[in-house]
Amino acid sequence: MCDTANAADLLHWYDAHARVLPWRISPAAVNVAGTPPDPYRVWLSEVMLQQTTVASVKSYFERFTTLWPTVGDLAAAEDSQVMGEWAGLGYYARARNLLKCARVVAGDYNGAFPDTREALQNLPGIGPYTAAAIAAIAFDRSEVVVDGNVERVMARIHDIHTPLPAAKPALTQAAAKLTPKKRPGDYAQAVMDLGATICTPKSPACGICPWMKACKARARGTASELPRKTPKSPKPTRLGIAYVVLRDDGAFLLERRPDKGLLGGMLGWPGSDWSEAPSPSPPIKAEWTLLAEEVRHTFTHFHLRLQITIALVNTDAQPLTGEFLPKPQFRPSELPTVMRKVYDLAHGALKNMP
DNA sequence: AAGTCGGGGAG
DNA sequence: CTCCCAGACTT
Repeated sequence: MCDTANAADLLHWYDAHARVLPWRISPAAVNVAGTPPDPYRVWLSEVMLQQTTVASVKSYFERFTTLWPTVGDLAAAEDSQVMGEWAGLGYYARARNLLKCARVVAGDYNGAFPDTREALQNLPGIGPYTAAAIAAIAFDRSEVVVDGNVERVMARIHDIHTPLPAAKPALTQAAAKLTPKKRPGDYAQAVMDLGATICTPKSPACGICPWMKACKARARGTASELPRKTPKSPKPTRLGIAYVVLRDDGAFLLERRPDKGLLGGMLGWPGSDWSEAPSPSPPIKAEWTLLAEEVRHTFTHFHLRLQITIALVNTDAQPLTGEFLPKPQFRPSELPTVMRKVYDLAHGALKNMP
């Protein structure tokens, strides 16, 4: 190991310790060393992994690639099915952009992803990180891949105390100096793996780090403090009401949320606007029962406390908003998590009604 | 540059 | 409880 950080030392560590992840190589090429990864699978995994842990992504990736083995299959899918399969993974704009991107690639690129960082970054949902990652991993291009892990590793190696996001240019420059011409994809994944398993946010395992001797923060004892970040403002608590209506034929009253904004494009229960004080406005004429227990859920920038009211109606009832989804077409797993929490509470109460 | 946008696991 | 995560997009 050298006194200055270099790609060779890290790749040596990676070759011995790399976690085997489902998207590192296509199934048909398992055990065939050197086979380049399928760009579709690299793209899909990278989008799913945006701000999301490997553990959370795994089952979604398997499900998506089983349902839609190629980008053409995904492009031809129904929007509602894709949104339903994405439910629970969060950041639903990713799913909408996933479909947009698949349809551009299938339509404008004849089903073949472009192979340069610049062209990739012009596709929906592909930003600086994802474009560089796909170019490096799927197309063997020496692009500078910078995610949260890389930022942390670079900040520590160079003991950079400038808080993010102001430090981003310096961290990117540091990452660029280390990016190799050979095996750029493996190198990118190696730095991220290092950040995920050794150079962790809290109590990093510096003693077994392949870049230990080169790390300035370790020498100065500042590793666990880096990278610094500008403090975030506290989350306010918002209030709301949700209406769960069960028709006597088993259908639930649901509504598709608008594409833009919170939980955009997802199914949900009718209810008050959470940005305002919760004024009751039931979506249908019925006798309502207010549940004693409320749903609590935390989003990125606010806490939510949701009152639940439930009602049973007959098939003559006409909703003011939303549509009744027939029993066989309703799967709670297609709801975003806060809406599924509402269902879980309401379902238990509805079972005890007449 | 700052705000919006999910959800789960670690500490 | 807070912080983080293989960030992108909008304003």
